[in-house]
Amino acid sequence: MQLTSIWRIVGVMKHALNQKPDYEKELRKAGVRITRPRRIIIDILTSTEDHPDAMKIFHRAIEIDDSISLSTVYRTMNLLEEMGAIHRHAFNGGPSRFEQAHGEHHDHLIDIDTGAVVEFKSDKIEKLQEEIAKSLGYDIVHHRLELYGRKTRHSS
Amino acid sequence: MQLTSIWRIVGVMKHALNQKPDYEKELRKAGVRITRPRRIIIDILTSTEDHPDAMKIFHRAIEIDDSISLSTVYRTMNLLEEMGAIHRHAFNGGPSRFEQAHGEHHDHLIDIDTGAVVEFKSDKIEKLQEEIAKSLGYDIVHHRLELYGRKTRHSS
DNA sequence: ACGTCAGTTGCAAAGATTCTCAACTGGTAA
DNA sequence: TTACCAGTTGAGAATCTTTGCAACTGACGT
Repeated sequence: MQLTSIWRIVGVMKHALNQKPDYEKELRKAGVRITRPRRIIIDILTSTEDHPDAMKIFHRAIEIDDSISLSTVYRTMNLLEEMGAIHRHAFNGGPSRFEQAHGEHHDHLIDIDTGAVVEFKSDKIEKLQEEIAKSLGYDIVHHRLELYGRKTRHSS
Repeated sequence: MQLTSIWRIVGVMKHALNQKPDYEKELRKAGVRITRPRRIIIDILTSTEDHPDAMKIFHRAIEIDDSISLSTVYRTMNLLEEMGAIHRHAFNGGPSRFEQAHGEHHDHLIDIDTGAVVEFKSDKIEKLQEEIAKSLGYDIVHHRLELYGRKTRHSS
């Protein structure tokens, strides 16, 4: 078998390579202050396996420090998203949910029936994106690719 | 010249081919009812060049029929988005803004400095997406690809 | 044309997210 | 270590978006 897979599932590796990236250093380098609320929120994000929404993160946060406000959670999520440290998902009207972007970039396939998220990565697609952007006179800073799908129904 | 371009700009054609697609027929075919509010909202979207937010659409709508409610605007935007008839853009926190998806599907390149949006389409990427989804056991219902970039700085 | 009924609507209320602003606090330089 | 100040925070108001529900209305069959 000598096939170059055009994608590979990244999600399943999540647990395996449990290498929490050092966000603090990264952020500080980018000129962002590491405050107590931010440290707590980042910790919550790096130590969870699910995709919590702002309210859930808020509740987990006030268990550690009950002075943290919901505004700060929202502000921090926006900050981290811009920094590329987390990804935001918005399913059918519901509140946005977040997940850390464990180091490597990846794209998402969202099950429109269950909201389940499969992470994958395709170097071919990334390369095509680069080409397109270049032809248009742009450098890509970051991108978002989300496939919304439904489990294939095997003709029953 | 015999190159198969992997993409083409769709946005610049916007004005040229001023062919309002027949959304009513499309929607009806998809089992969606064409009600008075929906007809009015669709008319507003197909006859504007800008990217209005829900409130702006609402105001334009009640000038035609002052019984239309804001909820209906939002509901209709969600409906049309799911149908792929419009695109939603959310710039830095502000309210979502919409634009019609002049018939053909296309992706977006967003200038992170100016907010300008270039529309493009790549059949190759679409094809790769199909393949990936299939391998994962899914059928794609719709997708979103957004490249965020910055104008290439020519070494000056 | 007419009745039927699931899909839609308007309204009000709830939920989600951003904003304003005075008080506070990391990081830096002396 | 201390003082300083731009960046950050908490609290609550403001804004944006979704929802629940009773009334309404397209689309289809007769």
